[in-house]
Amino acid sequence: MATTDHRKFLPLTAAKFHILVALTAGELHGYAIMQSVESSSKGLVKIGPATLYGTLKRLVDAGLAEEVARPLTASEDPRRRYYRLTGLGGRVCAAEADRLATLIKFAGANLERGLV
Amino acid sequence: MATTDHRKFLPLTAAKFHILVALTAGELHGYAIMQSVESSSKGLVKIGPATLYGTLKRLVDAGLAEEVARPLTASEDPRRRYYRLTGLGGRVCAAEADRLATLIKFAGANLERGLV
DNA sequence: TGACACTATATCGCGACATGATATAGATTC
DNA sequence: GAATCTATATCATGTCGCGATATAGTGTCA
Repeated sequence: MATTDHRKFLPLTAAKFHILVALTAGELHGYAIMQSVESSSKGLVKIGPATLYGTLKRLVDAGLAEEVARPLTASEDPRRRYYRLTGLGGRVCAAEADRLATLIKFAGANLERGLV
Repeated sequence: MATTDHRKFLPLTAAKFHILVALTAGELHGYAIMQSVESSSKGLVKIGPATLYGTLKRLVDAGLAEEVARPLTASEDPRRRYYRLTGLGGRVCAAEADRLATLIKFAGANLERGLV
């Protein structure tokens, strides 16, 4: 494989991971990402505009996400800019999810038999 | 309940979460935390001294971890300073693990039927 | 019709944070 | 006696998140 080693991107910051996870659902525009993060976390995590657009730019620069050229349909807000995961972005997201799953399992086993 | 709302600590930064998770295994000294993080992540995540002691201090200041007064046994390195989770620290750690588990499940379902 | 909320993107500036480098120092290994 | 390991600590730098603010069109409701 000549693919970039996705491990060097780990661990992801909370904002980066949230945005990548939101994009696993498909192509989304910025505002929809904000809503997705807020609703899928049941209001626990809110990403404001500065975090969203700043982080989104960093993800694009890093090659984890990319803007999608979209033919505008009449009904759609023309301001919208859509983004999607790149192949690398998908692999990084999956690797981070794996990494966290291992960590959670470790913590869960310890917390069960003991403190909490 | 008069307990502090643990949700306001979320989301945790990667370094904080790693250290808290390491401490779910019991009382540990700083150097052991470094080793625990490195070995439990299979070398993927390494926490250097600046990150460790800086973050540890922040965790203690926030009331999520505390230093343990330890009677020194003869065989033990007297430089060691031991830390453990506070009750609040345990709840925050569990809440963060829960939050991430939900996120991972969401991402996993999407990534399965699609890209990767 | 004027005030308010929602959609949508964008940037400034501050503070919090992670981290590489460096320092100290005793113990152990080769 | 040089290197490596154990163990803690701090400085300096740069990244990052995020509140606040701006712009602007659309919708709501009294």
